[in-house]
Amino acid sequence: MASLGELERAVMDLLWASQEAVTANTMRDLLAHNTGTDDGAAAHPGKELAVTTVLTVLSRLEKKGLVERERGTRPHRYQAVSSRADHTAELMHEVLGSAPDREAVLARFIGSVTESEAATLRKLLGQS
Amino acid sequence: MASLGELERAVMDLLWASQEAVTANTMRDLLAHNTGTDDGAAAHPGKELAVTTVLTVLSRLEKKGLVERERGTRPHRYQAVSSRADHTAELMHEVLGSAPDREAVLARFIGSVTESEAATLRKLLGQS
DNA sequence: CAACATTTCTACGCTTCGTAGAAATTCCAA
DNA sequence: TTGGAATTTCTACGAAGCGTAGAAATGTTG
Repeated sequence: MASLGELERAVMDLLWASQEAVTANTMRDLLAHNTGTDDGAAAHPGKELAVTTVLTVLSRLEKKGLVERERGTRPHRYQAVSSRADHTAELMHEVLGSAPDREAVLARFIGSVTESEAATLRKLLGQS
Repeated sequence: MASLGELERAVMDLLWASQEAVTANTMRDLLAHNTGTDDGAAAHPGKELAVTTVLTVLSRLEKKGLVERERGTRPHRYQAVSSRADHTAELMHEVLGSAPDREAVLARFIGSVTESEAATLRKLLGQS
């Protein structure tokens, strides 16, 4: 149960972008001023969703374990459970984990990594 | 459009396991003798699906680009387009690709890789 | 308390997937 | 060649996930 819908992904992107926990209302506004495909030009308004829609999505994300909600404060505040990088790395491990031939997969994987990334990997694997 | 359903995955696993292209009927039989969770014990028969069911799934997999079909032979024959390792590596790249902070993701990623895999990676990244 | 804000419940339409019957097509044996 | 058998295509249905949001319940504040 890992994949996200389009709106769910947009919400997560915004949560990952803003360090602080946000309310459903704030999230609604953020979504309105974001086309997703962030081009430099003036993005069209990206229509205003109903707050209940945003709440539904946030609840679903909470159920999926991606979002954490502060129930204490009155307008509840939501934030991502883990950073985008952590989440993505986790996803990669999930994908890799389902394979019986992990090493073969890794071989193919690094076969198509940019040189700068390869360098990063070398550094990270360097000593040990 | 990358994720697979349960049956779709079972079919792909069998296609990946058998080098040769197989017919829908063969696939039906293979599915019948496979519980997925391959424990050593006598797996229960894994019910016989209708051939049309198998054909539907194979067609859907073909549409997704995961399966290739030989239309020449009369009982059409189906096979995986790419190896499981290739496919999985591709999936990993897909996951990684959607991240703006690729290097950060990679850092987290190799942070939780087994030592033997780390060794494999070092070897593969060795020269260059 | 009353009006307002916030959250929860319920629901509907769309898409995907498991599942397969019905219909169309193709092939082989007599 | 023709008719039954095998094969493929078409169509469909139910369940689940997601976008979407109204209605109802609940909490807040003046």
